[in-house]
Amino acid sequence: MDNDVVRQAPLFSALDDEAATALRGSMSETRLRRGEVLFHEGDSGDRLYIVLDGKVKLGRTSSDGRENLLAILGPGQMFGELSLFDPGPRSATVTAVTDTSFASLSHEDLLRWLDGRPTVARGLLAQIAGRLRKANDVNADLVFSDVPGRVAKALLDLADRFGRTADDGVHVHHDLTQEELAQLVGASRETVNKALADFASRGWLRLEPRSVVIMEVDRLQRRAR
Amino acid sequence: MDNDVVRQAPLFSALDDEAATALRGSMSETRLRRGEVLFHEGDSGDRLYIVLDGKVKLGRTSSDGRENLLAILGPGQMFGELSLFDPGPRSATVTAVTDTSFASLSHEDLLRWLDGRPTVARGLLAQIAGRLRKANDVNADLVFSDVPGRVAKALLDLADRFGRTADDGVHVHHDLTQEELAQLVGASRETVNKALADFASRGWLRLEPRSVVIMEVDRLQRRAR
DNA sequence: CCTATCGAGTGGTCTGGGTCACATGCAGTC
DNA sequence: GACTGCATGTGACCCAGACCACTCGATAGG
Repeated sequence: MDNDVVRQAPLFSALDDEAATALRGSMSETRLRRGEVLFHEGDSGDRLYIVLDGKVKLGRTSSDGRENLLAILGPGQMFGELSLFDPGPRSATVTAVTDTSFASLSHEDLLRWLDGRPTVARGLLAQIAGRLRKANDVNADLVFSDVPGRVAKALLDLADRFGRTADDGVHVHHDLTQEELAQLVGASRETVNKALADFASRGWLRLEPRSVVIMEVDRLQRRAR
Repeated sequence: MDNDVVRQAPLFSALDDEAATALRGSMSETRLRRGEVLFHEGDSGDRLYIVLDGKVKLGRTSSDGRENLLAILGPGQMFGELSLFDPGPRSATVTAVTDTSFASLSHEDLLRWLDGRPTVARGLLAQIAGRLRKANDVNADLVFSDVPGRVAKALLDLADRFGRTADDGVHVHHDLTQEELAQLVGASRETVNKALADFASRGWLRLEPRSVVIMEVDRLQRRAR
């Protein structure tokens, strides 16, 4: 298993070598191919996962069948914590957006682990608190921003986490269809498409299949706020 | 200080008498009158608060001055955890909705406290995880539900936490103006007013100043989903 | 190579709900 | 009691964005 990526997870960044080795022992590895589902909303389960490689989407389905995405997670990010500490069924469906591999840890192992290591426990708290803060931000955006603004913000967030800067701009291979991007910002596919087309026509970015090249980051930033 | 209410907070429910007494020693008490602000979004601060009596609103202001409310909190509920674990300025403004009293604890004291008590740490985690889950639910509602639906859901939530069942229905003294209720569900005051008027005309509830009497809970529930 | 399928791109229509503009109904306070 | 604000009702108007109906490529099976 890729020890480095586990260490890179904010949660475990403070581990010394001994601890990292011990941790690796109790973790197991899983792989999924694009489109496969790790678990469904409503399933029971109490494993914590860390993305080693690839990308996943966390999604929910409303009673009438429409979907929305809570987050896109990449290497080093974890999920599944909700069912750990707020006992209950899984609150979202996790689907691989690209071929993906995970490390996972059972609730039990994690708790045993946490006991002697207050630093890690604090890290976990920080992680979840950060997520909560972000969820609150998304709420505010849904109320205050229009669709183009939310699209701009989503692109900048993806660029931050998955972007590679080149001389012609920031290349962001988000691996999402426009449909998925629309679900992420809470809008229809058509409206998102039009927003993207508008940005492209202004020369702020270039559209490529499942990726974009952002050429004018500051313009997008201004549009996002 | 009101020891019972502190104990009643989910966070500290598992404390034995010795621990509760020790805790009380490091907590201090604050009072606010309706409309007064405890702290503003952007302030620095690292105290954790627990509402002893009364109600507060957690709100944010967008760049163009409009407001939205993240939550209404009553006795036994805590806030301020975000700035504790995700270091940074306060992410919301806290305002008293009624005359309110709080117990508070400094970051330092809390951490010292947590160290020897993994149970409490786990409780804290559970608390924040629950909040995160709720924030995600709100997100989904903003995307999928219409305003009347969100109003219905908000009323049911308030009824759950502040309602008193009488023979003519559930009396909910939410203490909110319709303006505040509107900010809570992310809609305009006028639209919320019309939704309420509609519910009232159907006989589902009765409107009273700063409170409602819900007469047909199940109708509202159906409208909320 | 020929279809099916799926993603992307675009115009046209319709509506939920925001904004504006009022009216009414109250507390306080002078 | 008259005057000033704040909270609450309600209609008229308008627009962002959902929904619908297509077209056009690209990829994939047969």
